[in-house]
Amino acid sequence: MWKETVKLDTIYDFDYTLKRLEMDPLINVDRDQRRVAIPIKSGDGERHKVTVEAKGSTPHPVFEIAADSVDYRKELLKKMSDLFQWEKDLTVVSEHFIGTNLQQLFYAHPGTPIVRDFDLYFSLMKGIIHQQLNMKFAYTLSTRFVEAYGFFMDGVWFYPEPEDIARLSYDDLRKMQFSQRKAEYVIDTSRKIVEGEIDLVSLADKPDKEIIDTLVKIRGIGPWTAENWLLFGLGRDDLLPKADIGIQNALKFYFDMDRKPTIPEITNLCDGWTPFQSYASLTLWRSIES
DNA sequence: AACCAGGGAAGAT
DNA sequence: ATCTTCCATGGT
Repeated sequence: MWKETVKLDTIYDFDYTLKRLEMDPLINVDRDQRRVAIPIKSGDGERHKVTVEAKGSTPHPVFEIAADSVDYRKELLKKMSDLFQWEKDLTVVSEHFIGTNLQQLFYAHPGTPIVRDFDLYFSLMKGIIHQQLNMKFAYTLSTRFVEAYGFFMDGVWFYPEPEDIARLSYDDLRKMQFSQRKAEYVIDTSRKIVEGEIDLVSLADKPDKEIIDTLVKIRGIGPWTAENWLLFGLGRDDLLPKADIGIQNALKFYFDMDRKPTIPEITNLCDGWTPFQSYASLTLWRSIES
């Protein structure tokens, strides 16, 4: 068992982060203790549970990270830093939006970080499974999927492996109320990953546009899912999913419109948000969460 | 009971 | 290339 303390130089709203992570019933969050337990695989394939607990007060928390095996200390610390994006300076992000039409939004919700999904495959499957579904039912499906084919260890759920999903029949997923289409998308994409036709790890090094062009060719992955993977899977800074219903509703509310904005209207509204559009997206989503 | 949901494919211009 | 229509399933 080891522990390490990390102190940030940036504002960082960890309590909101916990609230967001808590939306996923499979993530082990304790909001009172201000702690989350993360399932993570090291490079050699070993599974670990890493806990992250906030000690200092928001907006400048101090984190205490802990896990069992000392051998993996350095690797797991780096993974946590990558997932939670502790090296990104959110003060710079907030300052970028001063003078833009989102100034008030960022005043209202400062220090909203990008927190990456814990695993690249998880992130892509979650995107497909959640397409066009309300959040509640989306997480119901995700939960059934993970509880059936994932791995539970020491209080945390590890996401299913693509190899395990590639073996399934469409009916296996239909039984848990996946639509036929969604079952095909999830299983076929997993098979392509297993066969090496898609390599998420090597894709992760490419520029945004190239990744989108590659992913969109896969049946079941459209622009929304590709952008979602860039934002939550890779933690890229400059994504604004204009077709996302949540973004549209948030813009409608924030700009006091009587209807949702069209995509060309959003293109006008987002002038000046680059290179931090992802933070605009996250903060917009956040603004309409209860 | 109709409309919505953190879309996408397939078909029609 | 861009626009419609259909798909599927639960939530409000």
